[in-house]
Amino acid sequence: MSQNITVLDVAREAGVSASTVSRYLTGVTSVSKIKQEAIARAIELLDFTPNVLAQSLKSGSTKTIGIVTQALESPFFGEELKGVEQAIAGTGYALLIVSGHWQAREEKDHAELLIARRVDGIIIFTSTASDKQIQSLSRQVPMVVTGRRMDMPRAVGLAVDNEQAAFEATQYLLEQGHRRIAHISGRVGQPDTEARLQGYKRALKTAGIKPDAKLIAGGDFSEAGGMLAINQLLEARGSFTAIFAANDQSALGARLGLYRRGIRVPEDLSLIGFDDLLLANYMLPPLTTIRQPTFELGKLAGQTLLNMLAGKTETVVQPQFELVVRESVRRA
Amino acid sequence: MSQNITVLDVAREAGVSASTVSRYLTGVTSVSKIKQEAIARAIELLDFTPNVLAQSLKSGSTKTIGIVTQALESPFFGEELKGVEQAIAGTGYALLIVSGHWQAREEKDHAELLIARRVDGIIIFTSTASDKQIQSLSRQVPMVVTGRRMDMPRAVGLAVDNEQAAFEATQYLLEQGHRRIAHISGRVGQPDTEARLQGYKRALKTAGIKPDAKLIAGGDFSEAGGMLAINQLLEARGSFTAIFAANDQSALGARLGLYRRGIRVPEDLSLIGFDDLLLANYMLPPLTTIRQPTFELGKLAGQTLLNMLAGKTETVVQPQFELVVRESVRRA
DNA sequence: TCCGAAACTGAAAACGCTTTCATGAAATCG
DNA sequence: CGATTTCATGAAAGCGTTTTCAGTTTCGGA
Repeated sequence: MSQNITVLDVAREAGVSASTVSRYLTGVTSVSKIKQEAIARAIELLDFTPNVLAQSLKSGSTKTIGIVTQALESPFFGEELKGVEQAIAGTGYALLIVSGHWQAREEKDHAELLIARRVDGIIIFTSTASDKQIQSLSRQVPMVVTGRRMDMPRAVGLAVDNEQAAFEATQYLLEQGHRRIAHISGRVGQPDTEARLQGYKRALKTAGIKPDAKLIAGGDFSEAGGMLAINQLLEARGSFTAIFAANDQSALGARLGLYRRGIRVPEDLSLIGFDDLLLANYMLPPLTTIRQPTFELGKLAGQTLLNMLAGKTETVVQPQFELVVRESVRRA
Repeated sequence: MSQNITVLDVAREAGVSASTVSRYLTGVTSVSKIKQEAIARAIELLDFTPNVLAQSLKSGSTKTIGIVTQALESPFFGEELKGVEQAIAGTGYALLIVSGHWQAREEKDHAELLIARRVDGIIIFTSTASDKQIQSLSRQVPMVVTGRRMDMPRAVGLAVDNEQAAFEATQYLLEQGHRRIAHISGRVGQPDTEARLQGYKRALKTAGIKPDAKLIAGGDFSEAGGMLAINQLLEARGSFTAIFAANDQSALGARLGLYRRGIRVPEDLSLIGFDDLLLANYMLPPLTTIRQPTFELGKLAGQTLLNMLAGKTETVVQPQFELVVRESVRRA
């Protein structure tokens, strides 16, 4: 374990001053050929790496982006994370990642922790905070949030049009002749949960069908929640021929609940999800779902933040959803 | 956007010296009641947060743990990540996360990037590097790797006994009367892939069965790989009544491949996985598998590293696997 | 041959904190 | 009551960089 070697050691070894070494490193001013070589040799010899902390202290920028996710183990957020990772690849930025565990309080505390660590910007996946709170945080550091739309100088929100997407999912079921359509909703209080519920209702109303409270079960975006919702739905004894689940994970849970009761998909019941996780492809049968470009969403979030940090003010493009027809829906 | 307020501003406001403010913050020496209050008031008034960079520069410790995962979107690594997160919760440490994308080269580069950022320690999930390389890195910073076993002062490896686990998985199939058992292997070159393959073979040999190359298909721990492996297995025209997949994700892919061909599980074919991901529970039918305590593995990795950083040298306890019987295996 | 511009360089200050070091005041002790 | 600890504090040094500032050379042009 060599002690820390500094720019001063290099300078001594190369027979120049520390300033010159620094200039060599940053490349901001020209350094004579002969000294360049001496410095390069010294760096090589001493195996010197500049201390990023000192650099950051001086420059004020840590080249670090803070990420607040809600669940580190979630395949959905994982995909978003991967998108951000790709966006920042090769830029010298790194990711400091924390989880809010779907708790507004924890999300806020952890975001502030990121700020205390002087991250250059923050991305929040599906924030549980209000627009106001996000705006308030954005006074300290530029922010990007996913799962809702928003467009302010220092705080932008990126999301598909959840309401419209849910509308089209429900409408697709209606087009297939379903009239009694149940909904497994998302985590209560989240804007996207609410938007999807509204889209579902609007589609029904547009088709002249009155939404039935017995056909709406509370979920929480999790597999277990989806399974519980099936119980709730069946116990309420409202008959239905199709289910629109607020996300694929709920759909997966629901699928098991149905399997347990011997209800076949799609022969007895049609099922449609939301997100298009990788696993939607591997469900039995493969799940028809609304594709949310999750990876691209993360990538877009990363790029948008990078732009903000670079002072570029390009207009944000919002991601688009898409219906992916597989095999879990059948004509009624 | 207030300019940076420093300990000196606080000192001025409170009518004390910067040293005293620092002492108040660190609590290392006693400060008189009266000044404590004055400082507290000043901090409140100015909304002061100490600059972590300056602290780190001084102390040499960043209170940051670097994590190298192989795939940010993986449910397996996600669960491990969650474990680490829990282990460090409340300790003041934060996580700098990078991905090696299963590339030895990239893993090494990114690990060095973490070192350059002066992380206090590194955890690698399922490292693609050799023991030697890990040992070499550990000279610069304490390391914990998962997915293999290892016990050195500054580098410890944490894993279930993969060979024995695979042995028992295969043996379970044998006990159920299966004689022709196929194997979908993991990513080539990984130590755990190799260990699981060896355990599979040993179980067969112990039962007096000669391993058959036609019954071993190459996978890569992914869903797509599992599906491809099914094609490979069926095209090789070796008959078999059960499959041992190197992980649950492969099993999920295999399950879809079988579904496509109208092969029922477990009626026509038994299937056993490895890991016990959440989704194993939600497969149709729920998957019998070897449970690897993934979350605990991450947690253990976090705790072990924390111990190393604190200079405690407790003997490492290795995690244990367990057979979880669900519904994907039937007597032959 | 002289002059201003350009190229190159070192000393020193600054980033914001912690930690000796030194010192005066207060508390303890025989 | 005088001598010794202990307590509380400020000044200053230091963590490892980058960035003025202030030259010194070097060079092209007149």
